[in-house]
This record gives sequence, structure tokens and C-alpha cells, in this order.
Amino acid sequence: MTSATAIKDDFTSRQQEVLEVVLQLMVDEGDGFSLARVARAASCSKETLYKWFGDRDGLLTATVRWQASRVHAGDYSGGPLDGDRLRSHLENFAANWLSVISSPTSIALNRVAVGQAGSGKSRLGTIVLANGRMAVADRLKPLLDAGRATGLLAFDDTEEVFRTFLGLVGRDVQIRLLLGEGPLPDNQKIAADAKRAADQFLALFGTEEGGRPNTGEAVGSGRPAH
Amino acid sequence: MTSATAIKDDFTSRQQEVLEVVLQLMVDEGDGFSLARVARAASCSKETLYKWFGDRDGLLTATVRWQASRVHAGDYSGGPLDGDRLRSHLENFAANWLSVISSPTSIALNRVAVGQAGSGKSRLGTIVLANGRMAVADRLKPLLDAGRATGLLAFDDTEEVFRTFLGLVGRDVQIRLLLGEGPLPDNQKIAADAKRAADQFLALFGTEEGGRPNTGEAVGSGRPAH
DNA sequence: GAGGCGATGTACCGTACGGTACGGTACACC
DNA sequence: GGTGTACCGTACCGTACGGTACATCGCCTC
Repeated sequence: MTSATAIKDDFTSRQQEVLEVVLQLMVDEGDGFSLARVARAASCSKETLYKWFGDRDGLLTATVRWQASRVHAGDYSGGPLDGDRLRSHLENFAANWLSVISSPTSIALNRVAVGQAGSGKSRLGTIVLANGRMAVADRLKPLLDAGRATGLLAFDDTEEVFRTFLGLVGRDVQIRLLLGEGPLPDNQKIAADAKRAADQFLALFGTEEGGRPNTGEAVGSGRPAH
Repeated sequence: MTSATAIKDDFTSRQQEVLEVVLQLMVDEGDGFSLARVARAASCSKETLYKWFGDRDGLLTATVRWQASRVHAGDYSGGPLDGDRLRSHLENFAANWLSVISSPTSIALNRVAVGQAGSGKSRLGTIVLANGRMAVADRLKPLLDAGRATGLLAFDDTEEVFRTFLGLVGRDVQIRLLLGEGPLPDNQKIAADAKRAADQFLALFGTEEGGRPNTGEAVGSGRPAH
């Protein structure tokens, strides 16, 4: 996988300015913007755009790649692990992931990529997938594996359990946001959702050694009915 | 909410033929199709399209409304409930929902709606949301409430637990499909995923009375590591 | 079979966009 | 000072699209 700095070095600072403008236009108006609009907003000429990025699709691809290289979710780096640390890391990953998918930039980018995937004109969807979901997978899976090695987690297939984690965290948030349902969750809501997801995840895959601190409380949604 | 039959009655059979063609074009080429293309494929004149649907957006909206009215996921209708029946119903809902979101039609429709939500030009996203996710919510929530009333489930907030169910079932499937990642899951994969999701859901929110039949087996991903 | 009506097919208009070409300018290097 | 390069701004071209106007055709009614 291409590293973030390598991608960053692919573009001059002036080019990055232009990509920043494109990103802003995506957020503001979806992918319906014209190159003339980009040129005007970025104070550059259309000819330069074509020279730098080839065509419209190349500009979109460059923007997606560049933005994706700036997104980093999660920070587990192989430290020692116990029940509390594992829980904390999971919660951290969850909150980070929710922040990413709730950001206007991510929403705009995913909208464009989804639209392109429909037209089948380019591989933006693959790029977004590779740099978003796969990036967090690369960071989270070592944590899951470490949790299993330590005996705190029990599961077979890392990919499967990773996807369940994403499901518990994101639920239907991303598709709802993409479809325009607002408002965006604030930090408090994100933190609460991250905690709930981590609790539920540990309830499903945690072992006794890593038992939850809140024994007796249901992990579902606060107070149980009985 | 407008019922399916009422929506169906909104269009003559000839109009429904046209909408079917639009749907097919959406599946085949995304939302980049022109009205001339629709007219040619449907053997009708552009003027008729404008007369019937107002403008392009009206045509899209009509298509989404019409197709959404044909989707029905799940079939719980308030019968008696025990542990096995609840599990079976949940699995059924899960499989049905996975089938819907994996269908080419649903994918195409959601792509168009996401694109429109980005441009902010219409409320297609709301319509898709209302007829897809909300429809299954209306059908599933009574089952969840009945499960709680019977003592088989324990939770507080029906909406919250419903969304967790969707998360366990769909995980990141929908967004991956929208981004163009294939292939579409077959029936066997869907059935397996539905079973897994139902197991995990019951592990989180089931009570002892509704204990799982497969005692001792981990709900995560088949054989546990230890 | 005459007339009305709804639908089809097509020609047309205005516009907006992607992409190209060209003149002008700032700056670096010789 | 001359030359080359990179960029900006803008005018331009071809095309495709949304939307409209109009001529024609089939069908139903009287």
C-alpha cells in the first residue's frame, strides 16, 4: 500500500491547494461541479488542471487519493494489553471511525465515489474503500489478534469479527448520512455510541479473563427491562 | 404512510412499463441516462414523459417511489412467540433484509438517491430511507416489542436495538456494494450471515428463557479459538 | 367515417459542460 | 537583454442534455 507521505509528495503545494478547493466544492455542491468552477475557485486555469490531472476523472481520483492519505483512524501500536486497555482501544477505534464517517468531507467523498461506481467510469469506489475501510482494518486487526493471543478475545476469523465490529459501531449511520439524513452526530453522541459498541463487541467476543467492569449491567442500551 | 397499493394506483400500467424501463436503465448505467434514452427504450415520446412526470427529477422520484412500494421485507404478524419462533423470525428478517440491499435494483436506486442527496436537488434520499429502512423498521419493531413483552428479549429503546440489529445483519455490506465492490452475495452466504446475525443479536439481548439451542457454541464466527 | 384525443416520433432551442487553443505575464536561467 | 518555462485568464469548439413545439398516427366515440 502506498504510504501517506508518498502520496503527499506526488503533489506540489500549489496542486494541493487546488485539491483542497476541489474537496471544498465536493462538500458544498456534490460532484456536480464543473472544471470551470474549480478553476475559478482555485484561481488557476483550466489548461493547468488538464495538464496536471489529465481529465476530470483524474482530478477526482487525485482528490480522493490525497484526502484519503490524510485520514488516520486509530492508534494501536502493539503495546501491552489487559482488559481495560483492550476496551479503551476498541472504544477509541470506534469513536475515531465514527468521527471519520460522520465528517462532511468523508460524506462528500463517498457520495462522489458511489456515483462514479454507478456509472462504472472509474475505480474511485475501490480507492475510497482501500483508503478508508481497509486502512482502519490494517490498524484494528493487529489489536484484535493481540487480544486473541492474550486470551482476552475468542474468535476464529479476524476479517469476520472485524466486520462485525464495524457493524456494531457504524450500524446504519453511514448510509443514512449518505442519503442526506441529518444532523451529523456530535462528539458526545459519538462517544456514547463508541462505548456501547465496545461493550457489545466485548459481550460477543470477550472471554472471562477480560470480563467487563460493569458486571450485571446489560450491554444493550442502558437499563434492561428486567 | 402511503400504502403500496395506493402508490401502485398512482400510475397506469403503461406508466409502470416506463418506470420499469427507467429502473432497468438505472441498474445498467447508473443515473447518467438521458430522457431521450428513456424515451427510446420505453418507446414513448419525451413529451409524454414530461406530461406524466413533470421533469427529470419527477421521473426519478416516481421510479423510486414505485419500486420502493414493491419491496417488502419480513412478515411477522403478531403470532405466538417462543425462543425458537423468535429466532426463526429474526433470521428471516435478516435474510430478507440482506436480499433486499444486495439486489441490483436496490443498489442502483440507492446510488441514485445518494447522488441526488449530494447535489441537494431533491428528497430522493428521504424517500428511499422511508420506504426501505423505515419499512423494515415498522415490521420488525413489533416483533422486538413482542419479544420483550414475552420476556424473551431485554432492552430499553426499541429504535436503538433495532439499529443494532441492522448493524449486525448488514455490517458494512451496503456501503461496500454501493462503492462497487463485488460480487453480490448468493443465497447461501445470505442465509449464513442471517443466522450469525440472529445468534449474535440473541446473545446480546436474549434472556435465559429464550436461551439458544446451540449451547456452548460461540456466536462469533463458528468454532471458538478455545 | 368524421372528429376528437392521447400518444408517438422528431426536429429544434438554449444551455452547460469537457476539453483545447491562444495570448499575456512572471520568473528563472544563460 | 534574450530565451525558455510555467502558469493564468479567456475565448472557443463540439457535444450532449433538458425541455418544448409540432406533425403524425392509432383508437375511441358518436
